Amino acid sequence: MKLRFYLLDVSYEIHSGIPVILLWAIAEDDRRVLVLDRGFRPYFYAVLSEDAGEQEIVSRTKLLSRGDSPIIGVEITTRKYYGRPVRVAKITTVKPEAVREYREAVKKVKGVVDVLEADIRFSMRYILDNDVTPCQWYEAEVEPIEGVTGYRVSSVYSLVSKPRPLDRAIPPKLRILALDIEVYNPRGATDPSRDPIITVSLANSEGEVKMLTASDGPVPQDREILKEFVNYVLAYDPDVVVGYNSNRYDIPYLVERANKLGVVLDIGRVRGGIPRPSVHGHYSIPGRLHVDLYNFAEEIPEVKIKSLDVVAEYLGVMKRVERVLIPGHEIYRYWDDRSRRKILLDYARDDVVSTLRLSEKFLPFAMQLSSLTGLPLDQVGAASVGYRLEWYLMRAATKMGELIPNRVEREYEPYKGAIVLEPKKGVHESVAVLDFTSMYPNIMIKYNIGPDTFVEEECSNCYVIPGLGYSFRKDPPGFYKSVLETLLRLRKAVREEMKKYPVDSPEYRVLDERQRALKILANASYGYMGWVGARWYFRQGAEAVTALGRETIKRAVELAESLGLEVIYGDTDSLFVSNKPEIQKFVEEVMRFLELEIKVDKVYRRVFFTEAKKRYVGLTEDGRVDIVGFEAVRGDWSEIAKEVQENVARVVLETGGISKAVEYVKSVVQELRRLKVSIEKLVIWKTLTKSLDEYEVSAPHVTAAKRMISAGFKVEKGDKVGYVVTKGAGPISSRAVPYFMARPEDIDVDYYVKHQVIPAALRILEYFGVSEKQLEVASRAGKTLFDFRST
DNA sequence: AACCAGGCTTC
DNA sequence: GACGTGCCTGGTT
Repeated sequence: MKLRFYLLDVSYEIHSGIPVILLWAIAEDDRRVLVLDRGFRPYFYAVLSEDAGEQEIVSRTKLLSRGDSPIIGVEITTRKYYGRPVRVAKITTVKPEAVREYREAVKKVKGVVDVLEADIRFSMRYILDNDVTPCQWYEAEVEPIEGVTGYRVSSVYSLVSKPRPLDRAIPPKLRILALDIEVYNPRGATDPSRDPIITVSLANSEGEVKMLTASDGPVPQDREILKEFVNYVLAYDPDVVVGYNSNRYDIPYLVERANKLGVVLDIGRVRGGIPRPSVHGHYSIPGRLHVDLYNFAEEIPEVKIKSLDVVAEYLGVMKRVERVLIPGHEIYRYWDDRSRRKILLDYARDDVVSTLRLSEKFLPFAMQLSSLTGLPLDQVGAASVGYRLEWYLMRAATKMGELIPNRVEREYEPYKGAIVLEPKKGVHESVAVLDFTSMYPNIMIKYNIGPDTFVEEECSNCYVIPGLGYSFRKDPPGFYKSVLETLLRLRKAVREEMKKYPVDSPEYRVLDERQRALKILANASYGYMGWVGARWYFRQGAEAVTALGRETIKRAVELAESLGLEVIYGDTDSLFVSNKPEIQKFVEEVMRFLELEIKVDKVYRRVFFTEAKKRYVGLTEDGRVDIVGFEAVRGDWSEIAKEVQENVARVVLETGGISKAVEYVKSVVQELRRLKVSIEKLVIWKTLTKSLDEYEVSAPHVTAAKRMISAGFKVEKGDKVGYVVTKGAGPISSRAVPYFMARPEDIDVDYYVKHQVIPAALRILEYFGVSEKQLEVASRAGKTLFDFRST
């Protein structure tokens, strides 16, 4: 019979010594089904030397066969490796684990120069070879299998024909379950062997919210809610389980807590399927897709603090003022004080509802990324940008008959990057910002850059890279060029397709997420090539790309100037030029002479530069103030300093003068000296980029973090530490205190005046001749931030 | 003055 | 569970 299904995930099991591929899917009629493929076997390649005696290698390799996973095939064939044909032996066995052992033995066989593709997980091997990717519709010939137990699905089928992709964009309606736990934390950091769970909050995509709350006792009694949780999951049977930071917190905590209390956390679609640690720091739930939405929040640079409430507000999912917020370290108090328990539950409810709504924002993109890269939906978020692209490349290589290079440890070698032009300082009127579109991918295409096109000897039909002398042959197209052309062509096609649908239609949304995913993959290609951990690492290639980028910008500057356009600034692939009619001609000439596309991205009514690179403020045509690079947009400056700088920038851009700005800064300094500024505006946030004991210097945020630890809080690598500077003698680090542990009267106001507010303001005002003294002198009293804003 | 650390930039 | 380099700044040593 024919089955049409939407593929959710691919996994494998060993049944009576034989590997079976499990295709977890939703059938067209909405049943959750499992399709088994018993015909797939693990294999790897041995690359043969040119003079190898092929038949001898076959027989020697066969002799290595042993045990319950014999070598069942040694096939001599031809593949391409970095574009060149090579003879290989494809060695097939039975059990995926056996590949590792045979790999070592085969390496030693005479005539074998290399062993390839022996480090690819079996389920991914299936995805690569059969060109099936999760999050797509397929059609296949199947046969129902009766009497299969152990799987929580409507039907189990056996695959008869290879799945064929269907041209359907819209996924079926997934059952999504959001989960969030609150833990009793009187000692700050929580420990599953000690601290009970207060509530497991659940919200599903059918609109149901369920709060499983511990029963009363000296501490919360949570054994029953763990059982209820298991029952709930099994009854609702979600396809996707989402959480926020659930890879690092909720899921492992539930698992360990259940372990401790003797509850079996059997929540998978496989009977006995307990969540377990998987790749990329991800926790997997067998047969379901566990997606940690925090991974996607991490990719929003505009949001500095990635707490759930802030991210939910940023994405318009839940306003912070309309929800209950509790400081994390006080949760246990809301349990201890019975009258406040309801507040805690409301807080937990708001969290889990936000999480569910966030999934609506993130999952459509994640699904497109999954279907393009082949990484299952539950792993694609946890995988870094480099791995995502690498999976796409591995799929492309397999389709092209190209062997996948091994992951090897290499020494890091730095190389020169992009060029940043010296800005012309001062205020400029009417400036256009032009960007080369996808500059690096297009350079890689134009010059056919890659490891397989690199030519070391004398070469007549090559591109020679200025300044480096590297040569890349013009044809045939290399691996990167072919892949990038496909990516860009696909993206163009998707964008064309989008035009057929109304902007608010589901089709439009799906296609829009798809073109975004394609763009992200294309843009990652240069950085990937220069990454030492990449399978297709090629330093000379990355070096050539940046060299050509610098050359391109320089030539564009010459073109602009020859047309009478003043170039004010430029960085990597952008140019700031006077906004004049000649721009049209400039764009055409860049296209004609440089064969790359450049476009006007935006126009500033006014833009202001100091002598610093990578820093400017601009007034857009619709009256917004763009701040780039300055303290105002950085996460490691206090709110008060950022606010002052932003307002100063606005006044300077809007009025062209500074007198009002100076008055305003003075007023803020006075407010500060009188301690009329709330402590929240004084917090300085910094990230711990390594674990505390690895620091060799006593930076302020490090000492603040140590103070948190002694107070019983958990602070780890990657956490953001918020501190304030308090009064006293000695270096700042000795006076940095976690913001929630400081009293207002302890604040070192002078520090905030001299090292935050005034430097931030001067960064802009200094150019106009304002000095520190002018801002410090006490002026007429009473002018506040509020007064300023209302004028 | 040299260093370490962190953050933003190109997108 | 590492995509790149360039630039700027503060704080410590």
